[in-house]
Amino acid sequence: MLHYSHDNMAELLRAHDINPTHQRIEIAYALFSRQEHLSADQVMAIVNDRHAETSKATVYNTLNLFLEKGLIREVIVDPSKVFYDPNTGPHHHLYEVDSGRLTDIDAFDVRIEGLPALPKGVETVGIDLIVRVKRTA
Amino acid sequence: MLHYSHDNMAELLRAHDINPTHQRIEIAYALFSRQEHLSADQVMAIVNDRHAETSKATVYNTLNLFLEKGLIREVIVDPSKVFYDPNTGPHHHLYEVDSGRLTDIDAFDVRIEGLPALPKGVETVGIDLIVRVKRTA
DNA sequence: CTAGGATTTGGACTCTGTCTAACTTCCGGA
DNA sequence: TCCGGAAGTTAGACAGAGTCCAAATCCTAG
Ligand SMILES: [Mn+2]
Ligand SMILES: [Mn+2]
Ligand SMILES: [Zn+2]
Ligand SMILES: [Zn+2]
Repeated sequence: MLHYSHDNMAELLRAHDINPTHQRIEIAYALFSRQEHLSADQVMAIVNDRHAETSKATVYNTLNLFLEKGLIREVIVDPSKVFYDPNTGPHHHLYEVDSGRLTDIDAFDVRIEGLPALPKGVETVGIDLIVRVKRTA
Repeated sequence: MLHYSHDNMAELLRAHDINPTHQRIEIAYALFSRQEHLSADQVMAIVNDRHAETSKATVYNTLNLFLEKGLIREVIVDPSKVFYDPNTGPHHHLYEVDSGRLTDIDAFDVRIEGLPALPKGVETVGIDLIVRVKRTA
């Protein structure tokens, strides 16, 4: 997809079995047009930039709906807030602790080997690899 | 170390440049005698089990002090609370999302290869690998 | 003993996220 | 066109984790 419009956000939502309302389209557009990791707060600010039109409850409802439907993924690196990630493909994260900047690491070349067998009765939901870095002293 | 006493907690604290007060010893003992991942809340409950003697502010102050001094490490897997880990050696984590159970994976046999070079001007603080599992349906 | 720094404390406060009950929007059938 | 209900949105109350602060307490050097 080369360019993101409100119209193809509506298509994307429908493809994920989500009824495309005005608010949902705006929120999806905020995430997908930027291709960045955003907190709920940041989504709220972006969507209400020009004039308030989406409530906090709707932002959280919508992000959780997108998660359930597999449209986005959450990234847990900061103890104080969740980041939402429009990239659901396999990839890892680089987290700069000073600034809070979070960037993707392509999973293609990364190999994780030697993990022990899982305990009985469980299955893997996901493997998160986070490289924490700080600015050199 | 085969057995944990309040006395060798005091030694351990001194070795990490921490003045061993009564509260700090109790909190260290809660973590090290169990060798488990505990939230601040759980530490609070353990330490005040018999009779209240340590405030919430002190629990948080102390855990943060232990972190700074490298006596313990924090594990960020649950968006709603931090876990504190008395094991500072290199290891990874298995997180059972249904129950919140968090267990260690020895790092010895695990190899992570193919990570891209770090951006200029940053250095690695740590690499966290979290295997998220759920009970099989 | 005593002064002063270190530590602890209750409680107010902030922040992220959830919940609820009322309100609005949308849509299909009469 | 009109109606009724389902789906979605909303303000604001609420909950829980964690921080902050000024006052009280503890500890130790002198
Ligand atoms: Mn708009
Ligand atoms: Mn005690
Ligand atoms: Zn990402
Ligand atoms: Zn651990």
